[in-house]
Amino acid sequence: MKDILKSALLFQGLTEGDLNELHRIVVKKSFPKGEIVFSEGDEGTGFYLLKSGRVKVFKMSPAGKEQVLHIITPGEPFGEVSVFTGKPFPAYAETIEDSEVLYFPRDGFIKMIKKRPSIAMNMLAVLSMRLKEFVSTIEGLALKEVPKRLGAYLIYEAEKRGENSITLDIPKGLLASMIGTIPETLSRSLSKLAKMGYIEVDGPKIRIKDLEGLKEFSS
Amino acid sequence: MKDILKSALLFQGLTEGDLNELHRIVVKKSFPKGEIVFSEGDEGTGFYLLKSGRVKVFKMSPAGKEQVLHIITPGEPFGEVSVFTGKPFPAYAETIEDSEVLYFPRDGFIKMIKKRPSIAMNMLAVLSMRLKEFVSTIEGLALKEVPKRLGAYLIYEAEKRGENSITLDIPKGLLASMIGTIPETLSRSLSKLAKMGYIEVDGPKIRIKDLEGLKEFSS
DNA sequence: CGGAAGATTGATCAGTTTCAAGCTCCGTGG
DNA sequence: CCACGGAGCTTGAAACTGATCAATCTTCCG
Repeated sequence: MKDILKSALLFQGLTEGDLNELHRIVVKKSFPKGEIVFSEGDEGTGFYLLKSGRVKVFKMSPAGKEQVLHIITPGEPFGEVSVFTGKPFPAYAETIEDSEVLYFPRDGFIKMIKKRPSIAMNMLAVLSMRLKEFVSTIEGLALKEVPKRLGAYLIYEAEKRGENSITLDIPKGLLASMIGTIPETLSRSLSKLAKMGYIEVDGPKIRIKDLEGLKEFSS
Repeated sequence: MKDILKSALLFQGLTEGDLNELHRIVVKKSFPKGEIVFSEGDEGTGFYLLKSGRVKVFKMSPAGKEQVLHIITPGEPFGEVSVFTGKPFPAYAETIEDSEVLYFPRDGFIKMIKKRPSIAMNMLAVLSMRLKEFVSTIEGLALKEVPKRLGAYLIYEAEKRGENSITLDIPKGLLASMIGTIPETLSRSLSKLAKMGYIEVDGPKIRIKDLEGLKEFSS
């Protein structure tokens, strides 16, 4: 279990001894796929770090439509905002695979920060990156149509993986809710990008045929 | 000038000596109304704290439509994200009134944080609140129509001011871009809320006639 | 092999933007 | 002091984008 602490961005720069200390305040929990980790409005008495599996953090409309804010991958923290605002969780978190999470109770964690301020610096970096992502999300939702948002997402994923071919590791319905739309519209948008010659779609495999063109289109 | 440091959330809990030290690393700048403080893509070598006036932080689409992310009021920091990600500013900042800002160069500020970790804790609180706001913004854009977003905004403002009557201190066009729409649609939405009996509009003065009803409608 | 969940396609509809015109308010200059 | 002009705001009609509803197709496990 200490490997995940050691490899997490949040705890870079800590000594072996610090990690042991952290290890002592942590509670490990396991969730099967499809389980709620916390709900919007729940009191936030600590935060989580994903050890294995995957977790979606999302908002839900009264009508039941979901907007995914973030897909958490191993090593990433989630639910941290409540620790620092003292307010309830502002969104839902649900596993989309069998997952193991580490729970950090607020008090122990705050004490640890006081002792090792570099954790605070790391946390500031994590929150800042998240803010930057949210800014992109807001920009997309407010200023761009679905095909452009989809294009931007594909470019982002392709560059992250360093390939021009993406194999979706999430259902398309989830991708739809990540870019703020519904499966039908996503399907149509994929066809549209394909018809325009930017991509090639084969089930969950998407190949970018014209990266420059797609960038131009999605900007 | 020290009063603004003393009253800023970010620097709560510091001693007089600490504030003096901060004071030494700060550069004061003045901007007339309508001036760009920084642009998207600019290298972020530090961040700003608003001393007086008001600043809008926004994204712009290629077509020129703006999405306001935040209206900064005195005492609030802006442009902090770049300090912790090391990346360029992800948005524009422009004064909407004659303004005075304090500029904190990154290096000096980082040194100060190391010396007084409570600044880091305060900064974490600030960023967390901002994340929470962004989550609401994303939720609104993705999940709600304009009249509901407008309703939610009005409720938020009314509760912040502790009154059921709001006098807009920004042009309606700016409000439109804050809730992710354009002036025409905002105008129609105000009429709609008025016709439904939730509010009463008289120029820049908006009175909430039925708070409960509006809350219900906007949820 | 059968069935359920996910994905696609078509037709329709609602909400929002766009384009265009008119209105109101207010500061400026004659 | 009043008329002018411009910015901001409002209103109407048309065009567009995306959501909804419904049907069909595919996939892939049990």
